Amino acid sequence: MAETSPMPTDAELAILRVLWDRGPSTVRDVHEILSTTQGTGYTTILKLMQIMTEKGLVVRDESQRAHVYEPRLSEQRTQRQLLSDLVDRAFSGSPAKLVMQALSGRKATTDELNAIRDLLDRLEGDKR
Amino acid sequence: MAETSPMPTDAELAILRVLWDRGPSTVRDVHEILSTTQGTGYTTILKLMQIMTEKGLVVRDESQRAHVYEPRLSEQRTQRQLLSDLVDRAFSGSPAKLVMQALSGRKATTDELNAIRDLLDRLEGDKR
DNA sequence: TTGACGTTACGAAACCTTTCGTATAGTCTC
DNA sequence: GAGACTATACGAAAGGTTTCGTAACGTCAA
Repeated sequence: MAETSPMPTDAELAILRVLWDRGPSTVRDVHEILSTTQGTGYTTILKLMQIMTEKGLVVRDESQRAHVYEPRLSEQRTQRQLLSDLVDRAFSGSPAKLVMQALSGRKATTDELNAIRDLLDRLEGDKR
Repeated sequence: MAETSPMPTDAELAILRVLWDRGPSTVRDVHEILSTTQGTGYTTILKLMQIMTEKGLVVRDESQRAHVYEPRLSEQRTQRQLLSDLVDRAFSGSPAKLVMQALSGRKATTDELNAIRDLLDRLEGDKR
């Protein structure tokens, strides 16, 4: 049974993004990257990553002196979870409504629109 | 200058959904609807709606004894705000990525897929 | 006018997230 | 070993959300 993790908070998501980008990393690694954009201190990141370990959002390898962390769920899976949550909370459970809003809200390039169209074709193909 | 409201929290969003559905409502109205699905007490809803008034999420008409509340921003506009926020936090700022995930994540009906395709056509039309 | 009732107002508690200071411990070099 | 350096661990504070008990107030009926 694949257990489902709690929804990551904002700060946690920022850390997860680094882990997804870089692969397994130490607190130092993550802090170095995040400190360029945010002013958060080292121990703050550490504490967050400890909490994330408790929550099961990340998995920790303690075999080295500097523990190595990696995300427990893939970026895709987490994104879907977040979307599913938002769909329920703000779009009356209708993913289509969300998609329409997202498309009309911000500009996408022609390439992106085409990619979406391809995906639509594939989805419809499955249905037939 | 159109002022932008702070992001509604979960409990606030639940209240907003009722207001969007029903139109201007009293605390009693909202509470009656929400209490069927959630176990929240009357004064809890009241307090939240007072806070929402302070934040500018809703507008209050005090001319009646039972104040009448209505959302300050449209459902659409709020949804876009939430989406925009999620795109930044979890999709590296790419709405297209979000749309792709949303589409592959949950099933949509053929009708919905067609509606999305129409929208794509319209968007592309604007571009040309 | 008084009492009952429905309403808003206020304040505080419980909880969670985010932050960081300080303590503790492992490792490497001299 | 001693000392410097780099880690993790722990605890607590600040801030925000959510909850509700209780007080205060208006209104209507008798």
